[in-house]
Amino acid sequence: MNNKNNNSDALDKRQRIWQVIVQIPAGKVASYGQIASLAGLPGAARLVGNVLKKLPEDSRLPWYRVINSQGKISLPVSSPSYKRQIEQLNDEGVIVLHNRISLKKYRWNP
DNA sequence: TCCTTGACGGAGA
DNA sequence: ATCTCCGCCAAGG
Repeated sequence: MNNKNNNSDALDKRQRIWQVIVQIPAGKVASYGQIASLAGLPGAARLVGNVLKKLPEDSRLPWYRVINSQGKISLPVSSPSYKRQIEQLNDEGVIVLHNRISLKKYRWNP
């Protein structure tokens, strides 16, 4: 009973998170909290961040379409990935000015 | 097993 | 609009 430390459990959650992210259309963005909720894990926004952090460099998952609830990129400005995220978004027509993205225009509404 | 760390979020001040 | 302070949840030391 109440055996919580089941390993396959965490794997299942990771997979559900991937499954939601892969559905974000090009040219749209979603927040960490939004992804968590859609994955059936309300309140687990930080977990989404942890999962993305562990993605391999060559992953085809559109991780760059995930930003924070304030419409900003949650990556250190000094990190290589930060610049990459902006470039990828620009390629899809998402405008990023002063580290700000208009959720009004680009938020994914499934 | 306990403690700390995060690509978070939201309520206050 | 900014900044702090907590709550959340899993991972790693």
